[in-house]
Amino acid sequence: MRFATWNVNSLKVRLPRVEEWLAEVQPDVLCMQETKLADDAFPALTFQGLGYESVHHGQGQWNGVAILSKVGIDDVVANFVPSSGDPDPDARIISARCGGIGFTSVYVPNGRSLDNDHYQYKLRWLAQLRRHVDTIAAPDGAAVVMGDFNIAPEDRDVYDPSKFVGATHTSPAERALLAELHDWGMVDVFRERYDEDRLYSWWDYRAGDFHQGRGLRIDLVLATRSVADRVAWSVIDRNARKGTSPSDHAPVVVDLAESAVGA
DNA sequence: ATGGTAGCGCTGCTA
Repeated sequence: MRFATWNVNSLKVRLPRVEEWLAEVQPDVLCMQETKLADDAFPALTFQGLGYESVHHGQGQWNGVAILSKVGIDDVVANFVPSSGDPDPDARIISARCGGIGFTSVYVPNGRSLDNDHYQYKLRWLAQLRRHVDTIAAPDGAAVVMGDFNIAPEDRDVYDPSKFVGATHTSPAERALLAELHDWGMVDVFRERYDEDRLYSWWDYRAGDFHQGRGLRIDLVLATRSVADRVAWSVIDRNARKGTSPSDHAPVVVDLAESAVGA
């Protein structure tokens, strides 16, 4: 099985590139973020024509998350599960079971700045994400939580950590909340496979940051141990950040080896 | 140099 996550930064603008990318990479499951579409504007029929079932949780203008699947979609949960707390007023999370694995597509709040109310919302959101995951998955089960976390887990995931002192994306509080997901049983499957720095998934559109190599690794694939143990290959597809009208994020792709019988 | 670009939608916010 091949699965991927991609913050497309407006599916309305990016649909041609997403279609082209799906044809080339052919993932079985794709989690998208920042579709910036209302549900009734989501191009489900276009994806159906490419062989994908889809579910979308959107609000229009901002946010919006989706899951595409060639291996079935059921047990869909849009927004946080009720038992985790109050529903999120933003469309930032959707979960579904595809091909025997529970997938969650997340668009974690940016935070804006450490003194902004939106940063407190980000911290509360991450705490609720853990409760959500604990409700719909188990550490010894098969689950994947992937998307735009807006957190660089370590300084090696940042092109110049000194520029992020006192800023969001690297603060101890948000990193600690990410670590709680790891403590629960979620493995950063890309980092488990590659130890190098300079492996980024997002680059600011401004100032030629992509071409200057000034990026962050904030698009993460977290998986339970049983899934992580099946990872055969993974890549951040930098080619998707090139060319005409790219998203500011690159997709992260993961291949699983065929599981043993009964696994 | 405290800059720069992109998307949404029409003024300035969000990232």
